[in-house]
Amino acid sequence: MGAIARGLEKPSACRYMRPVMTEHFKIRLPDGSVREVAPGTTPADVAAAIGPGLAKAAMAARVNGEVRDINRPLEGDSELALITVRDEADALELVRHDYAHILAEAVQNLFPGTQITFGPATDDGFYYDFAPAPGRGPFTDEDLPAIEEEMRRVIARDEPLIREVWSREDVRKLFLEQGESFKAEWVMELPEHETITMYRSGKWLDLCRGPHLASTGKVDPQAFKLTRVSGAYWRGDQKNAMLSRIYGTGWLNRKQLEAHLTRLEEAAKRDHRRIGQDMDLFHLQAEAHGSVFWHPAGFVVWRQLEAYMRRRLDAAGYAEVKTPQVMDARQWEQSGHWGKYRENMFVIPDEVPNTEDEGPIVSEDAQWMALKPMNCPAHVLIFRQGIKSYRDLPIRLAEMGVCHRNEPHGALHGILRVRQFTQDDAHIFCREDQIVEEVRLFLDLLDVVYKDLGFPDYSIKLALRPEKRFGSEEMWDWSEQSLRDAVKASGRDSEEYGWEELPGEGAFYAPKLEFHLTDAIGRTWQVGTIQTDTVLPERLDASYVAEDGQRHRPVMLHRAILGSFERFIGILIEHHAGRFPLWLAPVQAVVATIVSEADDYAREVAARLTAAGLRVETDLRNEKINYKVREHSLAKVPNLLVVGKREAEEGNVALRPLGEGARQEVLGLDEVVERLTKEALPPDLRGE
RNA sequence: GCCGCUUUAGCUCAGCCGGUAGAGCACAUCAUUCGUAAUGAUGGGGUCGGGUGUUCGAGUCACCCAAGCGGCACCA
Repeated sequence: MGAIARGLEKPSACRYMRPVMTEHFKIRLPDGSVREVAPGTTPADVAAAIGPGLAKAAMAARVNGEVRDINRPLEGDSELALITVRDEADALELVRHDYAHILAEAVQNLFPGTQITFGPATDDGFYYDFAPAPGRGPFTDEDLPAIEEEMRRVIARDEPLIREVWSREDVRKLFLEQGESFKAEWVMELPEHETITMYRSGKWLDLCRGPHLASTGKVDPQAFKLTRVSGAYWRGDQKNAMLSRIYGTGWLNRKQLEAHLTRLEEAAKRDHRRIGQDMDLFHLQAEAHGSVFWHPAGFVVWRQLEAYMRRRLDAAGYAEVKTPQVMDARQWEQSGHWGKYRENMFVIPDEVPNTEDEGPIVSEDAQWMALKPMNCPAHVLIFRQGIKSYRDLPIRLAEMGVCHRNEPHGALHGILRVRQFTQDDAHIFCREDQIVEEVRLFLDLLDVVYKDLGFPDYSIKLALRPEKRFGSEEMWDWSEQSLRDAVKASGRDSEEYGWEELPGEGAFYAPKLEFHLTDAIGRTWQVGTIQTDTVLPERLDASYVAEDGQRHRPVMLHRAILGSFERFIGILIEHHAGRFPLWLAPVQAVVATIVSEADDYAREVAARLTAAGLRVETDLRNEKINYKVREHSLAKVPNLLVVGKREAEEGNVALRPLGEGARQEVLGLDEVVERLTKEALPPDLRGE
């Protein structure tokens, strides 16, 4: 978009298609009132007729449900609602789109020869993708201040943003003349029936569907900030050219922008990588990049979580198994993973290298083995041992399975996306008529687990068949419907659960339900999943004997609740900002002394708590109590037990829970032991 | 994998135009026994991610590699 229309100051296309009509239109407003207006009337005119305040405040209009420019004439009888800053979602979308437009204009002003492509609004702002001018590399952070400045100049010029209807050919011609090959390519691919519009601000033109505010000066020059640059593929496809993307955050006013920047800072403080280091939970290093070194404190959290999951799975009728880490590559060929994911598998030769030989370590006829990237085939192999009757089903095989996937390096991210991870995996082998019930049982289990772990809010999505897939259309119709039915049967196909279907997002062998958690600061994380798979049982020849005495294929439900322990613990860290609930906390209490005379008593307190099963440390250092309080507070220890001379003499403990607003209480030792022991119970063991 | 950036003491970071490294915290030692978010003094510690090159001389310039960060693409 955004070519400067040299020699095309007066486009041949008329600006608006004004219907030839003399009769007045009926305009119905949100309050139910109806106004009659003459043809050519714009929403801005209507706003002005209602009152000067509204005329000033109106940013755009919702006409028959569609958001349109405030100055675009009404075309017939309409439902009209004027959009002001009070309609925050619409208003933000509009200003962000304007910021993107202004960004593109500013970049072309500063860097002639830069091609423009796309620039939409995002959740917190906007971006625009550019193809840098020949001979100039991608944009860098250092370019941003100058671009911001130019954007403010564009805003200050306050050029009207004028919508013009163009013909496809004229647009293409113009962009080709301007050397805008991306835009020229794009306009030819817009749907046949679509009205093609250009937006003009001064001399600058951009192919854009709109809508926009009335002029570039309608956005707040102090309410945006360019945040970063990045590469992005043209039209999101790896095979295409890499464009240079500039991101910004944009708001209605400066206050909102500042609040947003503060939120970002707060979110950064929760970063699991930072907290992981501060709390000495784990570390990562280049020698095993993408794999986690769990430190003692971090592994306490892991063990608590794992023990909790085991209890829940045991109670839900799962049988836990453990399967090989390395299997013959032929097994992965048969499952279909070799063909699709070989590049991302860790492959090793099944022969002992001859170290005395200087030649190649792996001979040409070596057999190949691979580290398991997933547990499913191994579980099918367990299922296949012995003959299974329909009476045995469902069989639920669970495994805390350690998997390896050689992920693209750019995908790795702290402990949230790693190359070695441990799934809370399970496969349910069942008959077709058991699916709905099994999925329902799973949904109930998952619901309890998420609530126990502090995530009462989660949403459910159904990922439908992808482009590249195994199995017949009938199979996909059937398995998608089975998941749909199951969610419906559980009553969770509602807005409360953010229920929606995602075309093309399924796995190559099965559709999947996805479960997305919402964390303490509103971010969402996909963790759990359940998939209805008939492909793998077929490929790996799993069968059971049915009532008719014949062999039948079981359906295999792949399911996970946490996804992986690594990722889930990362999410827990960010969700709680490191302040784990007591049952998960690495150290549950520190006994800190005020004077060394209390040392013996502090040891006694710690011993009592340890004997009661709590994770306790003592701090007998010769430091001021202020220092100790500060240090253990920063270390996010949930309970500080302060003992001085007084407590030692009276057999009491000053209990100081972590967190502002929490008051200190002086209690008897027995009472402290009893209270903390009770509070430290995992959620499934509380007799509530 | 792609684009950009980063990589200096355990941690966070400073080192301008190339002349053989500096702060705060942490750590150690000593003094202090002080009632709820940092007691003081002294001291030890790095050859600057790895490699190659340019140069009389490189943390500082160039190139290659690796990892990390922000995105894109990917995510069985």
